[in-house]
Amino acid sequence: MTGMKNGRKIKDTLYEQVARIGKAFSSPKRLEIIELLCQGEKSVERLAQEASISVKLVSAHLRELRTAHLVETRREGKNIYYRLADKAVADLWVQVHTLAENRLEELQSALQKIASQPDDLVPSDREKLMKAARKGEVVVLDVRPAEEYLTAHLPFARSIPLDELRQRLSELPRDRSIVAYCRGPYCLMAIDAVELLKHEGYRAVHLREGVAEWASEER
Amino acid sequence: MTGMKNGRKIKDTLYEQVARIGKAFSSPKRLEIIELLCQGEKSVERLAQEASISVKLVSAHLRELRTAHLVETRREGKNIYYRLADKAVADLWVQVHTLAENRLEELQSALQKIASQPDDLVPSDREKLMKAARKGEVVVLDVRPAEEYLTAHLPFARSIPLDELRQRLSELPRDRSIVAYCRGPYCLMAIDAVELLKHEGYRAVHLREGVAEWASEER
DNA sequence: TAATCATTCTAACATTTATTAGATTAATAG
DNA sequence: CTATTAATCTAATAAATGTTAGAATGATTA
Repeated sequence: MTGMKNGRKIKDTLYEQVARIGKAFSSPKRLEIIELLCQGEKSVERLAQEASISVKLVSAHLRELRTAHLVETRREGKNIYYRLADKAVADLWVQVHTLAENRLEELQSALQKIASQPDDLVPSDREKLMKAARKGEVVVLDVRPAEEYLTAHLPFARSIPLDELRQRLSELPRDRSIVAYCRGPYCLMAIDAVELLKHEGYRAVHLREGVAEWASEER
Repeated sequence: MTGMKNGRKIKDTLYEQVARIGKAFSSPKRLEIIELLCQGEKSVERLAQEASISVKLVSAHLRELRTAHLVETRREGKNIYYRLADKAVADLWVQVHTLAENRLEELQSALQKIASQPDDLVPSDREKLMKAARKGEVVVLDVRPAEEYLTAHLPFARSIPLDELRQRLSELPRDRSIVAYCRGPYCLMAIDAVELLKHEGYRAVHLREGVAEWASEER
């Protein structure tokens, strides 16, 4: 029994606990780290490079994520590899950034600036895209680093990391559309890839969604 | 085009924007306010009473929620009524607290303490419960204040606010199970109701889920 | 028109959090 | 066994946030 009409102390502890999860999602750099971990496990140093911050600062943020039990670690030699503790963490990241995109005009306009062309595929094209990819009418191109592709990728996707794209252009067909994607809507690799491809005379469009967004819609 | 290989400035603005939503979910009291608003619109004073904090403090928290565009307001006479700006806010609240329950042992054990009886219905019983409710084999009882019931309630639910339960016991059958629910797993009203009902010789169990949890699972 | 009520706004202080630097640990390589 | 590397831990400071108090706003009531 609660013993009181409203159990203030109990409630306070309950909400405090939930707030630990919210706090983990309340810092821009932690969100960026979470998004990186959505692409697969990564060492601390790697996370620091990708997020453009010091190893010490990444480490501090990772501690926050660890104490919230959102990430787990594995040691291999000198390196410690971090990964998400639960698929639900990736789902929550997707839901948080989706809500942000729906509610915050500032975010909408910032996103429009980076990909202002009307050629972005929207989620509704999802089934159409898969159909076309299955038939080989379009090439779905994953431009993330190879390990991330190996961890998980979209159905029918082919991997050419952005770094290697210029040298490997010949692998791509000129007569079909190329749909490039990367880590998600806040990753700019696919945008750069499309720019390069178009400049070289390919037909290319950019898919906002990454693997996490794709998976979280599979319900 | 991004003009640089990684577009640090752009990325920083994007993640900062998303973090505004995370920040809104990072304070225990704001979470409690969000949960209250999941039950329907409420005045500032009402929120202060329910969350056991001063009007000034509620007002400060509401400002945070307002600047994150998660709530909207309506003025009626002297009062200002707050409501969630989007159903997706309630869904996010459910997903955050669900993740917290799955990941944080401290939260699990705190929850077990308040409802340690093995009679809690789990989400898997959902269809079973609806079937029984449809047939009238069980009574689904909403013990929240009447306005909250009017805003939204579970299918087949009957409303008897906890305050009035003792006087209105005769409205309930003694030969059938009573399934009491309230605002959700952090609200203690249903637990108190079950305690009272059992003490008075009724067959009663407690349903952890509230309207928001119920609705968010409807996918 | 003055008084009242509900709420917000501003300013101030206390507490938390982000960030950086220096010392420490744990594993490997020489 | 020492040096090196990857990462953490501790401590310190700067920045942000929570919280409270007092003044201000906007609508209603007397």
